[in-house]
Amino acid sequence: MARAATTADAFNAVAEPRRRQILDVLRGGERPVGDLVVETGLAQPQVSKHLRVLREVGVVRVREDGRRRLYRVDARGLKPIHDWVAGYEDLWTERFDALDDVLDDLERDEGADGHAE
Amino acid sequence: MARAATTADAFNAVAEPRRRQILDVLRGGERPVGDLVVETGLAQPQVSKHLRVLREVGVVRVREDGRRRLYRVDARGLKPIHDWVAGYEDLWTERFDALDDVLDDLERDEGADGHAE
DNA sequence: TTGACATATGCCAATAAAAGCATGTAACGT
DNA sequence: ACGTTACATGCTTTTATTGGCATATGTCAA
Repeated sequence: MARAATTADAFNAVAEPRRRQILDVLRGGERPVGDLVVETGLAQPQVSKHLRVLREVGVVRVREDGRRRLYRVDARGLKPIHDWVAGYEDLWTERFDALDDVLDDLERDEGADGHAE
Repeated sequence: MARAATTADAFNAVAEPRRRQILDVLRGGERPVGDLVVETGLAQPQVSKHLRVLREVGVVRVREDGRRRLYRVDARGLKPIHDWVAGYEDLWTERFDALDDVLDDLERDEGADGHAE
């Protein structure tokens, strides 16, 4: 089977760098599609499609303004992600780093097995 | 072009529900692959492949223990995600909710355009 | 050394995501 | 009414990802 549908949840929606790019622009406040096209350098149809995905998972909202559509972030849609990573916060906030260093040594003998293929 | 590579960054790695599932098990501490197979109900090769992706983006570490390989979470790999969402925290932590409600009304007239297609 | 156990990899088929480009739809100006 | 602006949608092609299954690699035990 192929990958899970992009529109499934916020995790997938945000996995796309361009969508994060769009969201980062929208952090500055409500913007029409045209602005997003200019600021991201993407083609207009692609921006619209990405916005659709973001809308379907609930991380952005639209508002009609004449012939323009003003998009804005709805951070509530990002909360699932926030909550999920928050569950791992203590694993780096606390003193697990000391243990990490020890384990790094043991792991060291794996040679070129690391994370950079 | 197709989608960005899964192994590109933590965002993509974590977009896969099964990989989140694996990570959630690993939150309980170091575990050999066999345990993960049992606890996730996935096939062993798939678990190994997912672990490889997670390793390559740096969210898990391996340690050799005889013929087993003990995996554990390296939360530092999740930090980029944490930091990114944190940038949107104020958008739901503060009193933007009031504004949201107002905008919800304006948006209402879009009819069946919402995020649930 | 031979075989069982633990894990990683390779290959295949199926799926769908994303870009590109054309086109549809709706609102504004004149 | 007409053309233009603003945005969304449809279709096609390319490419990556995923599961399934077989198999390679490495380790332990007898």
